[in-house]
Amino acid sequence: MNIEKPKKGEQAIIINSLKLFRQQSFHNTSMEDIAKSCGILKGSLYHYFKSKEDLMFRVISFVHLYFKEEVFIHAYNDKISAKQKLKKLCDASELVFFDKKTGKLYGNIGVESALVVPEFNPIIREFFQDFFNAVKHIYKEKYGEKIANELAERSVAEVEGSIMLARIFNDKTYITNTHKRIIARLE
Amino acid sequence: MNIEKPKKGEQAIIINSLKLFRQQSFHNTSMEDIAKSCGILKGSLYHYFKSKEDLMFRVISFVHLYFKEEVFIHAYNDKISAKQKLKKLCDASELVFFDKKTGKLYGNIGVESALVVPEFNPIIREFFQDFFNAVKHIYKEKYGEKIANELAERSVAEVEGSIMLARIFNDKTYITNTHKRIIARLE
Amino acid sequence: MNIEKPKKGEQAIIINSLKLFRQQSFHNTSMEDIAKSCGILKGSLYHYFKSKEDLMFRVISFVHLYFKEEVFIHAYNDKISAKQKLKKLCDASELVFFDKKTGKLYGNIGVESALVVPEFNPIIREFFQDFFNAVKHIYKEKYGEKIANELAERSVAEVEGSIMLARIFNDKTYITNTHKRIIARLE
Amino acid sequence: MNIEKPKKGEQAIIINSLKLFRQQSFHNTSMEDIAKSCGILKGSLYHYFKSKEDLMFRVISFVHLYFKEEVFIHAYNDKISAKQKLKKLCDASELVFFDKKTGKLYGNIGVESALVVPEFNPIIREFFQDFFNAVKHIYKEKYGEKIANELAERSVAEVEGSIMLARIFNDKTYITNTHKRIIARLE
DNA sequence: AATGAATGAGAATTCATTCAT
DNA sequence: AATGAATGAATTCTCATTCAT
Repeated sequence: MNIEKPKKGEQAIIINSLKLFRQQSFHNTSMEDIAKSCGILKGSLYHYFKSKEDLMFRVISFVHLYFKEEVFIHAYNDKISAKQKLKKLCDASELVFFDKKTGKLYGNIGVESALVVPEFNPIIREFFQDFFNAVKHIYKEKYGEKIANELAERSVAEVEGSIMLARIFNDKTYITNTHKRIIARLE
Repeated sequence: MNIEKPKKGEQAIIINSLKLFRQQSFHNTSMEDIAKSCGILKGSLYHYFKSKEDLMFRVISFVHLYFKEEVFIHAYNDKISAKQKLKKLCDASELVFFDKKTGKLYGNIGVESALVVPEFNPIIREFFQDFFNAVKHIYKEKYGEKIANELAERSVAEVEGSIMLARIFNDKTYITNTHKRIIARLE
Repeated sequence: MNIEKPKKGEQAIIINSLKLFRQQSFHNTSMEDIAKSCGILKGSLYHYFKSKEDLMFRVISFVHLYFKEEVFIHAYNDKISAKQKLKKLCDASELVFFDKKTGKLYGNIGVESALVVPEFNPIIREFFQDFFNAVKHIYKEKYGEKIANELAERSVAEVEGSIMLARIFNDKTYITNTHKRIIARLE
Repeated sequence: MNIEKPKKGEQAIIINSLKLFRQQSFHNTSMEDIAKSCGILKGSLYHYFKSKEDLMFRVISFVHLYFKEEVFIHAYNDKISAKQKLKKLCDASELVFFDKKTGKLYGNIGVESALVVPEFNPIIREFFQDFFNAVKHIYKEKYGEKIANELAERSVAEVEGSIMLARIFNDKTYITNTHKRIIARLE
């Protein structure tokens, strides 16, 4: 799994890169763009990351870690009901894809990058594995192994599809509607 | 809507480009690659298309037209049952994303490009509108307007999400399972 | 062996590169330098050569071809004596390493590059094989197989060593003295 | 002449650099490579050497000193015969160019660098002067001034040429054969 | 002495596009 | 319609060097 917390100087670069990658995608963001947004020079980036791809790996890992600690974690909070768990998970997730300040909708850079750079496939699979496990864990409170499994798979697909549609139609209700539906499956 | 059938010389280029874009994505396919695969020179491409983006538009339009004529059309075939319609629609769709000869899984280049090149957004919206309309039309045989609407939205999201997962996990059962589920909604 | 004559547009680039590589060595000559000396832009070089290394290969091949046609060839001219052959071979060779106009001494770029870029090793071996064969062919007029072989090996080593010393001491007499000696071996 | 023994901390850097320069050449060895091989940081190198070139100077000086103390010195050992002197000199020299442990053949980094970085010319001339003097000193036991002079020049050229050929053909017999020959000149 | 972050100049390479022929 | 040479701007990456701490 190997998800380390980024060190001090790197952190700033990773966060700035994340912003740019989300706004402009991997291919449309140059190392120069990133350097500029960090207030350093292009060459200095290579002090921390050995290549643009390496940097992207760290960015995806960072997002993964964030999801583990801030989103998926709600699935394992045994003090609340299954429905509350899923609700919290969805709410936390919405915070990521919808920027309340700017009103902008962001995509799942991990997915979008993996579709275009096959090297990112393995790392994004881990993300989905964790996502799937969290959702399944919640459904298992109400359903048996098999149904929970199927519901989780279906929910993950639906959520990802709706993030895509939300981006394309610039309409976040695709996501919120989907979230409502997958929560309703616990009733 | 403005979907024209590509003319003779263009057609070959569009089809070759489609292949390459699906295998390597828009950004990883150069005009040189395309020219080579057509047996012509880079410069000659500009005889037919005024830019790489223009070419991509034509490719997406071509795919859109194909879906209209070969996939979505099944929704409007009044000689068969709703279930049969959806079944045929899904089967035809699977042919596109799964290459039986090579065993390779392809993505929806329209979507994947739109996520990365915002200019492609409007054209890909039209595609989804048609997709959504076809599915909704089928569900309306069994459900009322509102439910059909919701089911269609949900189904489109789920299908797109599962295409993504299928690509990332290189496992086409994500798609076939989803297809089974959305067909089952007619029972 | 695969030594082709360079085509029209390439030829100019190859010859200009040869000049620069000889004056400044492979590593100290940039693609920009080469482009400038050809009156074209850096990027245009890649129309003809897929990399700097590829260009260097063509340059070494060009030199190899030159040596075959203008230097080693004298060894196989059956109308003159062995001594005359070797004399002509040496004279032709001196023309390459000593630029009468500028008074400059050049090295064997093939050798110098091969010592620094291992990829050039195979091609420079071919050069030496031809050099060795030519010299041996001459010595065989006077000596038996074994002696001719040994004399050729020794002569090639001595010539190359003296080219090096000539460069380092900027004194072409190292080369001319060596040439005299290897010719004297035919007396 | 100015050949000082390197001080404590420097010594380690010089020796590590020597290894790298021999394996990868001057241009293909970065200050980072050197620092890493010494277990220190790039910046720290500048504590000892004011530039990469300066470091290379020290490396060449170090090699020069080694040759004086361990190789050329045999020429002046008056307790053994001329032939034994040359034999010892050659044997000691072979130890440098042929690494018995790894089986690798190394070049004369001084020469190879001088061919590519003219600034190293003066220092490498000193090396050759000493080499030449040692060989000449030996030949003078058997020959007069003039012949000894010529034989020494020839021998040095032949040795250097054969080191080159040995490197290019990865065959140390070029060197050993040459050594045999120059020793035989004392018979 | 040593660190490690940053510099800044420059390198090779890519690529969509243009255009005279 | 097609060629093929050339453009020019951008991009990733390298690396010797500096310097505050």
